[in-house]
Amino acid sequence: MYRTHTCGELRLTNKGTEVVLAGWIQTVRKLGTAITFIDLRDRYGITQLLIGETLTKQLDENPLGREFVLQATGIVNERSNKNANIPTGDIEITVTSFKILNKSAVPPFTIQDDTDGGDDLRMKYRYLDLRRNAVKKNIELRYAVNRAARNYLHQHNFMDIETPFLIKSTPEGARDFVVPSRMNPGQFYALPQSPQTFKQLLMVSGYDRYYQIVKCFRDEDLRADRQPEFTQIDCEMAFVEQEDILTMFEGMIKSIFKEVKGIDYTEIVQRMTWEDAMWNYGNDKPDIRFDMSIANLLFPQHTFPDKKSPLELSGSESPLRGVGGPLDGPETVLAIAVPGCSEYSRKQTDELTDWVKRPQIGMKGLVFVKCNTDGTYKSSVDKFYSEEKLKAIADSVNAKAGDLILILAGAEEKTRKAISDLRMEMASRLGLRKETEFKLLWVLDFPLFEYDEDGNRWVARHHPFTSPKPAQIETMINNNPVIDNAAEYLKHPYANIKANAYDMVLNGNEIGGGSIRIFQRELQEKMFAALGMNEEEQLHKFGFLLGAFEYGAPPHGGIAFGFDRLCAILGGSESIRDFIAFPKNNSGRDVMLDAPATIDEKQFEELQIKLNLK
RNA sequence: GGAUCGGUAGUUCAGUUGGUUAGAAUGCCGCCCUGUCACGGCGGAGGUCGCGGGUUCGAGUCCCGUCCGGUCCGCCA
Repeated sequence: MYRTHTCGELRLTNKGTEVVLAGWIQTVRKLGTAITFIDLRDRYGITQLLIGETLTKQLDENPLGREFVLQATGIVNERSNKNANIPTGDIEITVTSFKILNKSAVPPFTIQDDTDGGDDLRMKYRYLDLRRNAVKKNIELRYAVNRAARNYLHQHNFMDIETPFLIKSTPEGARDFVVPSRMNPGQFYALPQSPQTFKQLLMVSGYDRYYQIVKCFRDEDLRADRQPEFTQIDCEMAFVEQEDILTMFEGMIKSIFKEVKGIDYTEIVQRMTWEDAMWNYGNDKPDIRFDMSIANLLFPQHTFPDKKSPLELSGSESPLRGVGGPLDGPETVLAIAVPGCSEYSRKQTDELTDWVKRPQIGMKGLVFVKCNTDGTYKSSVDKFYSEEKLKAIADSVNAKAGDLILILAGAEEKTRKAISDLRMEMASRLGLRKETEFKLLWVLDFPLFEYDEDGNRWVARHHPFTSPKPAQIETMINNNPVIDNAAEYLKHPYANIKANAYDMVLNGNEIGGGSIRIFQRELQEKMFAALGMNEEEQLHKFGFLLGAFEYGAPPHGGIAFGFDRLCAILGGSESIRDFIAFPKNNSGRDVMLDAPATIDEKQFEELQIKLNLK
């Protein structure tokens, strides 16, 4: 027997008992020739070992080092000097004998909460990094989220059904990872970007509530919150409408909050249409922990022909029309009121201007209006605008005295993205994005189609299995999807078709998305056709699905949650890497394995593949 | 595909307008230390300044190229 207890469980109540512990040496503190303290660490905690005079002498011949694996036998005793910082701080083990189970080389970084190791080094020695408390608690949190999701779904009659990883490549959507087939030379499997079609087939098969916590693969460039292989909580239900899905999965997230964080999320989950999200927040995943909503100072807007500028002014009458410099003749003018920042110095506003001029944002400049606490206004465009006009702007942004209004102008999409980024940046600076506060939001009624200018065709905004709103099915079936050019696409009836699709947003992050699916062959064929697939291609790529729809496909819909991202947010982190045991770096490399790597010549021969590197 | 920041001791970093022998902290090694818990004290070792080229009397520092890493844009139905 290697141990009787773990390093985290012994307390004063165990006083006097003989125990055997095994673990890793965190630190050795040798005080003179007669006394040595060792902090012994395992998954459960740290326990102090006391080595007396006789054994301390033995250490001269067999010195102990950090990360040695040690087995120690001894008696639990009360400490004379207690350590209130650790749960086992009241006791120590007076060691009667010990055995080095394995030595350790000096680790390249310290295995501590505040490690001195950089990211690169930690990834290379990930097995050491995972020993650290800070990483361990993330991995534990991940397992807790996993358990909570499974418990909830199991209670609601969902079945975990595995779907294959070696499937067929489809050109829609993200780039596929491909796997050559030895037995079928010249042919390739693709790894699934999601189990989408399989879960729909399971609905046809009558497994009316399916889930899977499953790896998905996408061969696209990475970010702090994007990995080439990532995990989804993938769910599908038959005989449901959108409302059923929303209710079911609000329940799941609340249940996860409760089980993992102990949070009772009792408030009603807010809902917002995609159009309102874009109009008021500039993006489709608004962070609603704070307001700072966007005002459109100029009309018209291409994308929202029905919306009215708060100033109710046509383009030529806009107070910011005709201003020299960055605001001259802009396509759109957007503003936010930043609370309590009217006292910003010249240096601070200059710094903000530089911030929006960064290539990633790419704006030409920033106009600001300070709403002074005495009711006066001071702006960067004073020479063009009277106090009255500035007040009109302030009113339209709902600015209060003490606020700083920030205004961006330019091409519509770019400006909307920029003001959205600026809004988030200002919120971060003002501490309005508290990682301990959680706000859920459903974004609904996404457009079904987007126009792809490069391909001169429609693309599915969510995916090609998404159903349009029932009232718009006719519009879709009765109209020819052909468009001539980009200028025409906003006028095409397809541009107004809304999808039965929904995203769940948590603190400005899309944590889940799904839709009610198409389950009629005719409509699915129309959808494929709209995406530019002729009949032959449809049968080649999705014949199995179209065929399945002929045999009693039930109405169905589902949702998939980004498991890694959800864990990261619940753990209060921006990066998902620390919530994955063995993540890949920015270039998609596993620096520990040094993968990807070349393969043997023999393997190429078996696959009948020749490299043609450029 | 593009932008941007970084690469100096095992590690995390500093290094001035280009100028003596490239520093600090921590880790490591040695000696000392009987209640430490970020133990303490004294001493020591440890560097091809990512790599290649260029400018210069002289390059960690300036220029060009390249590799690696971080972040972002494009991309990610």
